Amino acid sequence: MVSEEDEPKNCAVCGDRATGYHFHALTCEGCKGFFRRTVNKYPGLTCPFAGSCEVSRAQRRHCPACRLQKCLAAGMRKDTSSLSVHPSPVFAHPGPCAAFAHTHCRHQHLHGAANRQVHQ
Amino acid sequence: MVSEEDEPKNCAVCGDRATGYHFHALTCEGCKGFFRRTVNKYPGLTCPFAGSCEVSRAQRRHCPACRLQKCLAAGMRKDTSSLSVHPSPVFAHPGPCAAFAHTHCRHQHLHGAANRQVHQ
DNA sequence: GCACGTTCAACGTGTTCA
DNA sequence: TGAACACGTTGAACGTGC
Repeated sequence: MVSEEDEPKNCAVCGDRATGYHFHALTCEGCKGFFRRTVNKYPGLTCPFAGSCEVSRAQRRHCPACRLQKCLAAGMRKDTSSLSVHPSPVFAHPGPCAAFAHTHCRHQHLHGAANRQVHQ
Repeated sequence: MVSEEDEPKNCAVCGDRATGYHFHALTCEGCKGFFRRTVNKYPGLTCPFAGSCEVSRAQRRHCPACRLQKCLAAGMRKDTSSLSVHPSPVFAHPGPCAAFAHTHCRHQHLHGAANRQVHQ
């Protein structure tokens, strides 16, 4: 039987293997990272061609504009609809604290990671 | 068909479906967990904006400060009178940064990413 | 049975490296 | 550019006490 694991696990943007829901869309790691970087840096990106470039696994690098377009078309969005842009979702202190923790912290990191099948 | 609309089963904080009374207010699971975590960890949380952020089901994650504010406004509180199970909560609330900084340790590269059984 | 605390997978974000 | 890692919050499921 064709199990459910390979069927609905395709990236909504390029068709690559999706790793989960990122920014409200089922996407791969590549499109997740691309969207995160691009949507802030180049919101007004325009396609030098017809604006209908193919966005497949192999072609996705060729036209960032159309890729971003398809990301948005797939429903990807930063969750900042009504509020102005939050620099960080939590305490708005992305700088010193994170840096400090990163440099000086040794976390035990004892995640049990038991098999717990939850439906979400 | 159950008349769900007549039942006032909405979270007093975010309007999501409430699961019962938690900390003296009718709230959802999310706000219950949020309040329990936050009221101990970051009692001095402040909103980086005007302090009047929307706290709805969709927006509740964006501003913990305003969410906590609304939790308190809804009447949520830790009842330490009869449930003083905690030996000593160790507050001192010097700010969220110190909470991380006082860990003061060294980074350790552990492969925390175990095989996670994604079942979705 | 309800309320509380705990657990942990899912997810967002920053960083690093090839 | 993208895979992997690090670290945090979130919230549903779960166990427990009253």
